[in-house]
Amino acid sequence: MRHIMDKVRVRFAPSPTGFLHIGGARTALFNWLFARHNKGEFILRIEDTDTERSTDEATNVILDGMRWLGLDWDEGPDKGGPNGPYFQSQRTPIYRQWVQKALDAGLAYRCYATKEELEAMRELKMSGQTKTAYDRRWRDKGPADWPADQPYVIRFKMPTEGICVVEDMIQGHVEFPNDEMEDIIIARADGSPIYNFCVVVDDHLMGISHVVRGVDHLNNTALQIHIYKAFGLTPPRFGHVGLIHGPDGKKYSKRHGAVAVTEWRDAGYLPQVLRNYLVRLGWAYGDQEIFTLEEMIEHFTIEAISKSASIVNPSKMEWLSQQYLQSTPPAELVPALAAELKRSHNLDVADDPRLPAIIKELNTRSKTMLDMASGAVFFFARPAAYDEKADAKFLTSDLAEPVKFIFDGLSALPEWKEESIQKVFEDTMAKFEMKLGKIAQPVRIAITGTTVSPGIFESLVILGRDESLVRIEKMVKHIAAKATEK
RNA sequence: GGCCCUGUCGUCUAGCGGUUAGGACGUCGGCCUCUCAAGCCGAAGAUCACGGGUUCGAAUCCCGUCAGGGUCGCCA
Repeated sequence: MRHIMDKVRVRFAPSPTGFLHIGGARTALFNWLFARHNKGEFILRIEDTDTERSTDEATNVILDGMRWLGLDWDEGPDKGGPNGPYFQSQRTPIYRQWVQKALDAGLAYRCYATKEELEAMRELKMSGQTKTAYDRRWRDKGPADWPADQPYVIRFKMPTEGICVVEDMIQGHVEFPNDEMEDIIIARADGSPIYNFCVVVDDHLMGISHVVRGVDHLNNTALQIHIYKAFGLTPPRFGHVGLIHGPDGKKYSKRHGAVAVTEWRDAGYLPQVLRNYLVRLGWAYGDQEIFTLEEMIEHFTIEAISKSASIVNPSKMEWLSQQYLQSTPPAELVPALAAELKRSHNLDVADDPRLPAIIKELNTRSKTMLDMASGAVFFFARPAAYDEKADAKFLTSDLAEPVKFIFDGLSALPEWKEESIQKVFEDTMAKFEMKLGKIAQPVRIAITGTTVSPGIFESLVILGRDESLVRIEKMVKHIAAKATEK
């Protein structure tokens, strides 16, 4: 029997306590892909019930990161929707209502245990003497037992025997013994609700059909399933994705490299690159490495996500990035290059018509937009100085005449074209019996200041006649000065 | 410590009872070459964590061991 409730509705529910982590981004991507693949809906919900740690700034960073990656949400912040609000901090009345509901139905109870008592019980559990960290001492107490004017929290009554089975879409069949289940706190002493409870209420109210999240939540699942059942609700389907680790096998963190998606962006990676890298981390479609967005959506399935943790491999990321730079039509890369030139070199060249040609020369020589920008700088700015090592190694005094000869030949050129420029070099090679390598290097240093650049003819063409000649003339003088010094 | 998860080349992975265990990144070698790249060709690299089973046959199924990870908050 099919009805509207069969619709796939998934969510990404970050807590705004920091940046958008690479693991979170992947979880968001998986959810988004799952929604798009199934023509379902993707909801973004901000889990900011921890008012101490949540900030608006972090929320904005997360939202920006999502937008940058192209993960648009059907309901959520900014956009709104029929199941809002989408900030948990704005849903407190709803949670309070449900807490009351639980209390009234006898599913939850007041607990007056003190911090010290809790601490002692927790130690008992850690030392293996008890199965739960709270001994349920207030579970069967009533109003007559409640101390006056004492703070209390609300705990949820969990089952004490039997097992809880989770048929996980990724992890498979998982069983949890119920006698290990904690009577978790669902509302703090100040009445504010807590995560495990809010999630259930929200996922239910928002009609979430599938919950895809990191395995670090697997243990919570049993607890949440019980809350659903206690309220007589049907839990969604769950899928727990393996975590992302650093090279040392520990949960991926700052010391392993770039964690925040903004760091990857600032390192010059295109959003489609990060998206492609992330989708292949823990997921595969045969041997395919590169996917268009459409292909990802078409082929993505939760079942194909691997259970194990995966480690980020920066060099593969670089390779992927270069693949994208190479295969993207140069014209499409113009805005990104211009932006990067502005950002990292303070160059305002967005309107320069040579940009596509420059990109064409640089796209096989760049791993990131950052690389491409630094490779492009010499087209817009004269080298401040010649690289010292290059100067010593290549700018030898025997080059004085050949370089002058090239300068004269280029100056006399009627047309500034690749073929005619090449002809000048060939004439020079013949006249002085030198190989192109010997003769090209000083010219390269003249126009770039370094020994690395795109092909010398292409570079000269793009640089333009006047600027090229100015730079080469300077080199003529530089080498001549060296010759007289001797 | 309890509970839970994971375990195929260094890394990402394909594989789903019968394969010379495939691909990708990286590494190494060669070709090309005006520098740097790119590209092309080739190589090394996995006793499928280990030990038992089941089976004619196991990376694939079962059990155990070990190793790694996650989780045990009035955080999410």
